[in-house]
Amino acid sequence: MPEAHLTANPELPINRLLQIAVEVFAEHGFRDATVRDICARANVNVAAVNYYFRSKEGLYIEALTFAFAEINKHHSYEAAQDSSLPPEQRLHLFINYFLNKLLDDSHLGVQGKLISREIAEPTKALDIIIAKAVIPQCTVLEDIIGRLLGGRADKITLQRCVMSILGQCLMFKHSRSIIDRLFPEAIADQAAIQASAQHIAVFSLAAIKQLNLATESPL
Amino acid sequence: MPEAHLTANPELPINRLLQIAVEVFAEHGFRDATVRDICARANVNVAAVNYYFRSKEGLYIEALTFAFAEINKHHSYEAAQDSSLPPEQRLHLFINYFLNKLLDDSHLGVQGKLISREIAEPTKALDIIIAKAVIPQCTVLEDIIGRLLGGRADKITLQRCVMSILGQCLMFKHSRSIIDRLFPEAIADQAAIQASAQHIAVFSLAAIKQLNLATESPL
DNA sequence: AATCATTTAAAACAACTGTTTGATACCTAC
DNA sequence: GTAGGTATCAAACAGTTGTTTTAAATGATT
Repeated sequence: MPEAHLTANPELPINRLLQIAVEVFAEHGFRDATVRDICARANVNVAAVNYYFRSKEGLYIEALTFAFAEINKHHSYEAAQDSSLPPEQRLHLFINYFLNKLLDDSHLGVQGKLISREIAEPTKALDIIIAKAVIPQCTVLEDIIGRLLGGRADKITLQRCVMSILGQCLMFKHSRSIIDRLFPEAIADQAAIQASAQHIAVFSLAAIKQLNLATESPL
Repeated sequence: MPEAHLTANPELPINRLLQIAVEVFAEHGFRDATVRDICARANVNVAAVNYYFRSKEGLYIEALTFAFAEINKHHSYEAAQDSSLPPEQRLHLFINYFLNKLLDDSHLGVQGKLISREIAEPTKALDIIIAKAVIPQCTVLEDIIGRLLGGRADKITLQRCVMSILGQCLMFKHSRSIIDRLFPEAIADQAAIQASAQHIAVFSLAAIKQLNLATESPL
């Protein structure tokens, strides 16, 4: 398995394979995707998969990490990490970033789809994802909420709020099929997505503020 | 495909097949599940699947609707529909019902897993699910939120709140693999699940009340 | 008891899967 | 130019899949 030029010429068979593999695995899942299909679309001989990646699973893992590299190129939550900003604004920034990333079908949709597929039906590669992408984002969100609560909340409450916010966003990814059929207006265009992000932020901010009152007043 | 005795003797091969099929499809998904595996576990000849259900897909659809019948036998949201109760209490009841249904691994876990698998990766059978289970539940939740908002909210806001609440609950199902690794305490036992449901209800109620204020005061 | 449709059984079929093989083309370095 | 490693290819391999076939067993009806 030659290690060579992963970032080099994108026309090389090995790079075409990676790119197409992301698409096909995202579309069909690991099992339903066939190496013959991937190779055909990439204009590469079937043997190339085993030559370059040792096996179908090897290709899958490489495609997964490649998808991460690509997705982080285009969306970043750097602004949400700026601790000099008020936490309310940071929350808006974070939700906006996260929802847009989840729903961006244009050039990152396939990568996102591949990743959330892995979450819904984990293979051995899941731990890589959690360490590389999930934990850092959770940490940022936890920091924001912690500041909103003024450091008054215990760890478990903090985590529950993180889950509440992530859950509202992930709904748009994992239950996309239902959204498409019941609430298509919520993601009809970029403005609608913006409005949905706005709703989640307002909804969550209101809830957190209320928790804040509840924990400080009764004492 | 003989129509006979679906509800009759559970020892008949056709009923054993249905029951086992739910388990196996839930465990492996439609594609990864093999009819040979299902038949072996059900102590039935391989040909039985095609004899009774015409095809593997036929068995899948029957298993899916069978799973619904089973799951609705054990959990009901009747109490949450009682419009004589205060909507706050109804919201608690609904979330409690919904989250418990999603997380109940004991006797309904397989059915729930099969259903959420279908949502994450829809086959042609999805529309059956949406009509039979999703829409009725959304309607109830929408009614509760409508009352909480005192009929002041427009349709789209109502739907967004529905999604916010469902999202928080579904997180525990669709991102279960992540919860298991990052927030295992949140679903450690029955008491923890209860507490998680409590959090979602309080969190959402606070947010809705706040929306309520926001829409009535500025005018 | 004989006839009939229904059900179960074992075996084979045909298609598709990931993978390997062995031969051929390519291209660099001497 | 040629030797030697790298890359590509068509073809075949070995295993699994859903499905079909053919035949035997079953059980009710006449």
